[in-house]
Amino acid sequence: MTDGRQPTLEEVARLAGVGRGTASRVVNGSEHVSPHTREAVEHAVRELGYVPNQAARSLKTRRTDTVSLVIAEDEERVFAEPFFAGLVRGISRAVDATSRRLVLSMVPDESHLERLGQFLTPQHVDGVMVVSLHDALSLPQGAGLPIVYVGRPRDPLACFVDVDNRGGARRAVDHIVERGRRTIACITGPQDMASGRDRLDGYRDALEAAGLPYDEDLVEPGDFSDASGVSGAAALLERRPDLDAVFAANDVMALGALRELSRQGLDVPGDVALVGFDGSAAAAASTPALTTVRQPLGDLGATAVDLLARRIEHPDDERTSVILPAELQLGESS
Amino acid sequence: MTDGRQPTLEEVARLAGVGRGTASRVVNGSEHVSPHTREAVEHAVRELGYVPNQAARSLKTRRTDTVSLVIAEDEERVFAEPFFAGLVRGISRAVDATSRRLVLSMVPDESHLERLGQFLTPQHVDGVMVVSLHDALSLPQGAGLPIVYVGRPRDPLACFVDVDNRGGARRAVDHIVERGRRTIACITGPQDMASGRDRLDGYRDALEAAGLPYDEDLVEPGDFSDASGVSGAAALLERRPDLDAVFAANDVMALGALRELSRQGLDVPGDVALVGFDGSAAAAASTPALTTVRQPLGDLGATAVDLLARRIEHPDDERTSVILPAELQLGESS
DNA sequence: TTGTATGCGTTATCAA
DNA sequence: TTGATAACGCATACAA
Repeated sequence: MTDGRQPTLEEVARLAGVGRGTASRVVNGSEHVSPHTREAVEHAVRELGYVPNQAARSLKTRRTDTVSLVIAEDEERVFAEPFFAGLVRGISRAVDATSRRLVLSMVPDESHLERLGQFLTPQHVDGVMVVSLHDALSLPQGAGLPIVYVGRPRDPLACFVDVDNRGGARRAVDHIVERGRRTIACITGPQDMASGRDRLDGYRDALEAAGLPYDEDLVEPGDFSDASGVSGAAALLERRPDLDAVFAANDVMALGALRELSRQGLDVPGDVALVGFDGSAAAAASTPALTTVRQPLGDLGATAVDLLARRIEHPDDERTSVILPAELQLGESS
Repeated sequence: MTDGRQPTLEEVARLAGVGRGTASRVVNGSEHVSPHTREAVEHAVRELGYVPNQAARSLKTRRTDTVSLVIAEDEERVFAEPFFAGLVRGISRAVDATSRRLVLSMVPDESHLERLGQFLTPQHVDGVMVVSLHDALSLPQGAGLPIVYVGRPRDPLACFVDVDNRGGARRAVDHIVERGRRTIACITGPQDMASGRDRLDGYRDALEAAGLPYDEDLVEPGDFSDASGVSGAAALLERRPDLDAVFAANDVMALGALRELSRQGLDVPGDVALVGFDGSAAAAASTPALTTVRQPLGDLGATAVDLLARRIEHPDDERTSVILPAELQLGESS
């Protein structure tokens, strides 16, 4: 059947009895071709099992039909945390729906940066999506490559898509206030992440709107880990045994806090109302009781891909960023 | 600094005062070039920030310097199960250490097969690693593309790397026998996976070697899920309340069985010895008490990459497959 | 609507 | 050891 080598457009054209150019036009879906010759070429394509040579195409068009997803994180975390899993899934699906390919790069540390810099050039990819949650790591300038950040980046002018962390946190705490709570504690996320900062800001917004004072004794720094949820809850109870609600900046910490609260004999949400942030982690741990702020990870991915496609096709348009709403998802006993 | 377009080899050559050919030789590390001109070219490369154009290179050399990892599984599972996470990590690291790039494709169902078939051609990749644990899904023939399976494939002639499931299971049950147990039950894996079948075979091997009878009442079919571990343990205890050991074909089921055994008031390993298979899942659940057969996921990935590299560079060599040993990892109370 | 010719950036062949 | 030159397979401007 196949004689070893891949068929070329030349051979397709010859079999169809047309010129190379015409065959190319058919393959690329050009309008200016008669139905009859189109049919002939399409037949030849099927006959030979022709697949366009991407290298040759790229060389000519200066497009690669490839986009890159760079995650500034260790593979371990990427696979362990539901946030990344959901995000990669959403982006993967969205790219699949286009004619482009996706290549995924994880950058655990600086040592991988040089290789990546070589790859992040217009010769290799048409655009880049960057997930860099921590402030620390900065990617090599993509040499004029269209770039979309997932999660709010340091550069305020950059194009990005993010979840409304601040608004989501605000709504979470609003909800607690509506339930009549007045002594509302917070276990924060790491302050070197925008998501950590924004969620704390949302907490403050809600307090201010409710006319409640911001009390430092009610705020305990966390780092999104289970352990910091446990110790955070313990520290808060130590300082303020009178607290009647806790807002944890993510679900992992919320679940940790939940265990500690229970251990101390407190009923949730009877004695202490508890709200987390994420959705996916709560689902993974199947704790339907937890009220949480749900991040639309699928939309996040789809929007990132869409934004990037726009910037690739119209590089000179003004850069619009998108902030997706984060909905409150009530637990069973709320 | 950069004037928009990427520098070409032509420009490097001009700046270095040599011909294109010579510049190419330097970039590709050819021997036949004087130290002096090499220095000059290398300087020019740095000066201009030259990066070889992969498309042009591929077009000429008919190599892509890219290998593909195809996982015949849903993204959800790939990210959820520690087995895949560990495997992808191992392969990713191993490929990183080479000059090749890795592109990852997940194939949840047949509908993605056509796109994949277009991609799995010599024009796009130099070779393919396939993880297809279930017997069902079959990939399009890679058209003479070097291919290495991770996990034993149906085709006995194919090149593959696998963990010694049979031997590992054998050692697990040997261990139980050595501890003096005689009524050893088994919760199997799905029988449409080689790993499920092989581990059951290993169980039988050990029984036979110990002169113990194979008793169908002591064998309960499972599907690697937590639920089947729970129900499997329940069913076994119902039929054979006298059992004194359980070998579960993976850790997820072992943990499920552990819960059920405890629920029924049985002490593990006092009343019932319990051994699982996997390692990574046990670590994730942090149940150090569980004895388990550990799969060397890092080695598995590294070996797959190595095997594939060999087949790419020497396509005519005989195809060697590798079976990696699976070590028994004793729990704390064994 | 169609065929022909050119060049994308690179490596490999051949002379020098 | 080096420089010139010819493909690699394709898209496209131009001619017909």
